[in-house]
Amino acid sequence: MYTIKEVAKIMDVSEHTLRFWAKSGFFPFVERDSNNIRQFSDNDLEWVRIVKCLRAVGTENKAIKKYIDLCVAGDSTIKDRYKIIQETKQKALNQMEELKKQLDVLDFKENFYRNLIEHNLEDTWNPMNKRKTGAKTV
Amino acid sequence: MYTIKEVAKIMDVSEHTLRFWAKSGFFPFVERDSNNIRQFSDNDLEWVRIVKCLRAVGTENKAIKKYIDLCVAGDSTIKDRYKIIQETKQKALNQMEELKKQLDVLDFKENFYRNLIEHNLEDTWNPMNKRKTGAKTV
DNA sequence: ATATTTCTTGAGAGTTACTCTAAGTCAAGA
DNA sequence: TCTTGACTTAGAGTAACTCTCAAGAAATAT
Repeated sequence: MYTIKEVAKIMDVSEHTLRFWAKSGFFPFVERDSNNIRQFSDNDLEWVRIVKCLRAVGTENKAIKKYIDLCVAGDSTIKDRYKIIQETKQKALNQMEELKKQLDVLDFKENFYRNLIEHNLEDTWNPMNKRKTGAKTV
Repeated sequence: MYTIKEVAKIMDVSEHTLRFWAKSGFFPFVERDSNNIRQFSDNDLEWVRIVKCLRAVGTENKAIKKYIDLCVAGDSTIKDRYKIIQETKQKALNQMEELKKQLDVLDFKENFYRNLIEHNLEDTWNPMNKRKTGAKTV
């Protein structure tokens, strides 16, 4: 059994966020001790893992709650859950593609600036070489 | 020259977001026509592209504004901008790694559910096979 | 020539998902 | 006993949109 602080450290999620998620109904089986302190089991950690995963790929909390509810409902919802996981995977793959595109933009920018620095930097101090307003480089 | 609607379509960013970004000072060189309508130039589109890119990898708007201000300041800030682009690239690569990890979690889940569906689904309808409360699968 | 539709504008309210603060309970250690 | 520290809740604050609205101009329809 783990306190919320331990879970925060193990799963790398802030205590605040864990409480927020708990209040959102994402951990339906976490128990409390005699002092009302949350006691996370190893099984509960798996719930944290999957919530963290769904959040990381941009799933809305409303949708996460629906998935959690399906889990709670039991074996009859396995196919629904399977479908959600597949859709989520596809979303993650799309994000990967998008991230690659943005990395291309950044690579281009990096080369552009490196080139400027390596070949034209002395021009910077030349007052004859001022750019016209409105045409500045991003 | 493009209206905000055209830019929204070309760059795949909503008009609302473009106005929000404009108000945040991200497009310092966009001009207006006689009716106060924004006229984006091709050069302005490059500003939209880089802002979109920085946002996509999680750069805060405050930090984007700083980058924009460096651009406006001119050639003397090229080395600072180069450094920001490099840091941003590193951030994007880290996100790629994180996304890969979450994809592993999703792959595991997918296999887990597929296995259940392929081999144990008939158990679902067997009332003898109810899981104990608190041990449900996420 | 007038009516209607379509665009754009700014201001400002609403939303999501945290993130933080305040005020309080409780138990163990100096 | 006092204090420290972990925990609790409610609720305020924040970032970055996201949406609604009313007003004004221009294009199109009648």
